[in-house]
Amino acid sequence: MPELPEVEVMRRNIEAHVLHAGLRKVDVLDPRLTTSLPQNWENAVVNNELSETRRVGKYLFLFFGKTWLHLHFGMTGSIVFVPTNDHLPKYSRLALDFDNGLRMCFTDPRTFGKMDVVNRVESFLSTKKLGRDLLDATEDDAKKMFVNRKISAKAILLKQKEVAGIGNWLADEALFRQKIHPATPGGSLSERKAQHLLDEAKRIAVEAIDADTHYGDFPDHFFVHHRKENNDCPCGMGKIEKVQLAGRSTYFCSTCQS
DNA sequence: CGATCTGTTAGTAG
DNA sequence: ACTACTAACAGATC
Repeated sequence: MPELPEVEVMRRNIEAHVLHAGLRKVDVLDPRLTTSLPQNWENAVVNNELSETRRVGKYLFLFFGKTWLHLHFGMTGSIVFVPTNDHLPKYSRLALDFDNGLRMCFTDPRTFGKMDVVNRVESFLSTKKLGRDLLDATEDDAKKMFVNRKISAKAILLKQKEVAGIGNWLADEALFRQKIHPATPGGSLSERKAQHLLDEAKRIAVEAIDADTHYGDFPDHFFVHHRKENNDCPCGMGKIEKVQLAGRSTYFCSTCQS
């Protein structure tokens, strides 16, 4: 489910299927998705071609000539392509019909996903106060986000206002690989350690994208393969423990991570 | 049946 | 004004 790597893979998949295709028809299948949109918002996108896509953190933007369609996938949102007259996939909330015979469906069983139309991506990002995308994060970002902070390193990694795109499994993965206990207060990490941590998160994101975010295809060294309570840690010395941090289940090995 | 889940945000308290 | 924590959103899965 959608953290930065998953959203990036969806973005690439969308480009592969419908970049420069014309949008012919919009079907809103779950009206809750569009309650806060302007009246007749469809007119701003229909009969235009999808000319550009962007992703910042977990947010996806599709440009239809006049305006951007913004999608956020929540916990269970996804994009599925089917032939235009095929059955809709289960949990479809929105369907976009393109003139190349493909229908792009936004599926979302838990319905935490969101959609909006925006004129400028930059103003959307500043309203949200979203941090820089993880893949573009700098050493300076790493220094600033952890320094003088009392909250846990895990909580800081999850803050989209610091760096955008890290979710629960990616945060656990980076902390495990850098041997940092997830509850470590951000401010007690050295500048160097903070930079290594953010750099690790970036590398993980790239590796996950390269594997098309199919977890089974992730390299063996990925912590995600062991990320379950009471599993043996690959270090051979400890068991994986589970705690709640920042309201999220957090898995780690207290032997490796201190 | 009850607990859990890879996200965000309104509300609350400090 | 900012920081940090919680509940809520909803349904499949174990």
